[in-house]
Amino acid sequence: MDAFYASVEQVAKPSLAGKAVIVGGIGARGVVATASYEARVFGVHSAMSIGEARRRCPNAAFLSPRFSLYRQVSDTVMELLHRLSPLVEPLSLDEAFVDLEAGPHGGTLDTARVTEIAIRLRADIHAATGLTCSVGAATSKLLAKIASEADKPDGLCVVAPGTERAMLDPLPVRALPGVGPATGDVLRRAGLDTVADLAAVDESELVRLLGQAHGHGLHVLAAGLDARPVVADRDAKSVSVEDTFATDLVDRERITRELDRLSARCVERLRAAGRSGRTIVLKLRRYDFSTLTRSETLRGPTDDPTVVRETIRRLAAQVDVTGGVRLLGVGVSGLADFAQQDLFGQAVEAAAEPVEGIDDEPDPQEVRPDPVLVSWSPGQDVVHDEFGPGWVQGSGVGRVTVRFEVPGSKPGRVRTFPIADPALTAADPIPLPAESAV
DNA sequence: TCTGGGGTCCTAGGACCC
DNA sequence: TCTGGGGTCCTAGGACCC
Repeated sequence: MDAFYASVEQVAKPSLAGKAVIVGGIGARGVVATASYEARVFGVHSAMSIGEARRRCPNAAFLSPRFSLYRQVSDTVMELLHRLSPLVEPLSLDEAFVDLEAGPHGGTLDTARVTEIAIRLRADIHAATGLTCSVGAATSKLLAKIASEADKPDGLCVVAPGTERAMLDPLPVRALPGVGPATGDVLRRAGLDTVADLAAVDESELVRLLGQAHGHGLHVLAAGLDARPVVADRDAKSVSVEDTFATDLVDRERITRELDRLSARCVERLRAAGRSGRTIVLKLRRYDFSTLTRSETLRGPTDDPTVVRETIRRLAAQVDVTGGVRLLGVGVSGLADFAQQDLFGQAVEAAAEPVEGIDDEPDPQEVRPDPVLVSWSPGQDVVHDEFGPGWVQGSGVGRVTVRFEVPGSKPGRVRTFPIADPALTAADPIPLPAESAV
């Protein structure tokens, strides 16, 4: 999907169509998750700090992400992909591989047929969501992925069999998945700039530069020999949650309290997935951005909130937090299916049971992390008793500004209210309008 | 207004076992 | 009494991806 989060917001909020939209963490330490193409013109891109994005594009709409809505839209798109093949491998909410050979069009695929299928798919996705996407089709995952990026946004690129080398050769090494900043530097220093350069060098040379696995993997990819299968329904191998705090935490008690909350959230997610895990991981980032993890592997898998919380407390007691802590995280890995560990009946019961320590949290005001002390976040859905549904455009100095529009409506009007106006309440996202039944 | 959050995979050293 | 050769598991860190 093209600029997925930002594009969803543009469709959901009619006044933002064609405008610069930046979705990300709107706190002191936020970064850009997605910038619309209108904002990218100003040099705004993913992972940039929100402060820098504001300097570059001050007139953009800055919005907090609404993941529940993105998940809904993602489900709609993935459902359309499943009509093409049972073998769909999602990489994230907005990207997936589809093995067309395994689907109903399997036996009949030539370049023309694949092009037709891709055109239909793009039209169906647009009709169902109002969004554009970029499709790449080829004889391997590597080439399909590269093709999907070749023509962005709103692109379609089908790599005819036999033309793979011509497509790959001129690309910079950084275009290959798995070649990031560090690997890119190593290769550049070795005089290897393009995929053709990589393909021309001995495998032993790449292994010497990058280690066994990476060296071998890149040698194979650069040669265009990618036989990796599309794998559907991969089980998650870990579950984790983390928070970056608006200001560094210095107080041990506060750190413990936040870790208790994170432990409870992590277990909640673990249980919702019907899983349990053996290894409990504490993550901590200090004031100077140095990051460490401490882990402990239990005798058997657990999804017990008390066990996770006490393990995390034990691990935290061993680390020096002098100078302050900007991020805390809690993770569980070494996952097992809960049902394999316990009787089926117990698993069902446990999944339905609310996680201990959530319901009886004291004073919700007090346990909130400071990033959300603002009661209204930009982009948030609200309903006003008199003016109906809308979204928060901004809030500050005791006031909140709301634009009253919904998906499919005309661009709406703006009104400002006192921040605690009782007529104004938070609401759930309204689904995107489907143009027609698909 | 320096640097999010959720993941995956790999490496390397030490413990431990046969 | 001067030192094997596997193998697996655990821990910590780092690169990378979206």
